Amino acid sequence: MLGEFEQIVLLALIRLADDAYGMTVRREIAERIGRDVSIGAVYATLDRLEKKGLLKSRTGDPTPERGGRAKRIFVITATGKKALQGAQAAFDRMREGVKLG
Amino acid sequence: MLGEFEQIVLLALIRLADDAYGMTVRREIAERIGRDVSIGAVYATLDRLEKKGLLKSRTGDPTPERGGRAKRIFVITATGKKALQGAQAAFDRMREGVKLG
DNA sequence: TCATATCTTCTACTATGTAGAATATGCCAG
DNA sequence: CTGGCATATTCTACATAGTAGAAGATATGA
Repeated sequence: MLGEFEQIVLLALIRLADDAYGMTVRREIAERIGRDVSIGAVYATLDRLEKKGLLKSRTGDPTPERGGRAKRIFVITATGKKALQGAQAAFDRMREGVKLG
Repeated sequence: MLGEFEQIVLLALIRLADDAYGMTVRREIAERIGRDVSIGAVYATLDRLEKKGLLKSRTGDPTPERGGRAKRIFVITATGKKALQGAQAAFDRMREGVKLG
């Protein structure tokens, strides 16, 4: 089972495509849904998802033009997409026909 | 922030209307999304949500016709609905335009 | 070579989610 | 009127997910 934040992180990876790494994932979540999550939370989740095989990571460009440490780029795997699909389908079934407000 | 399971439980309450208590909440989740959760997990979540004011509970009918212990009936509060709405809106914004499969 | 910017790791902790045994309570058969 | 059965909730103990922010790594450019 995927937790809520795990789903959000996976969605961020898809959104960001090639440019998904710790800092951008965090920024994307903040901008999209106004949830200011700590950078530690992002990496913890990312690591967990990688351990489960739902995403994979590689070290980015070894000679970047900007300053600072090398990025660690994250990409969702096929398994990850399937898990995301499953979780959302379940959720949608639960929401079906429920009216709020 | 509402966790995923918390949202599922709140949705179950809305679905079940007057007939929402521990056992039916559990059954509803199992039937809807095939997630066989333990009864302890259901009550733990229910208690937590009540503490946060997102639902309230009362002891059901003191003279029930069937056998067994009295039910504890759960109803979502206005605050609970608002929280649910918020969580789902955030989620939808994150999902916006993302295609899986 | 050091101040600065960018990014990841680490440490410690709180909250959520999970399981199943224990307990409470009412009906009904005998 | 009591023991067996069915229905429900509570309790105990633990695993996983989520959180925060300090510390560490590494590249640029003055």
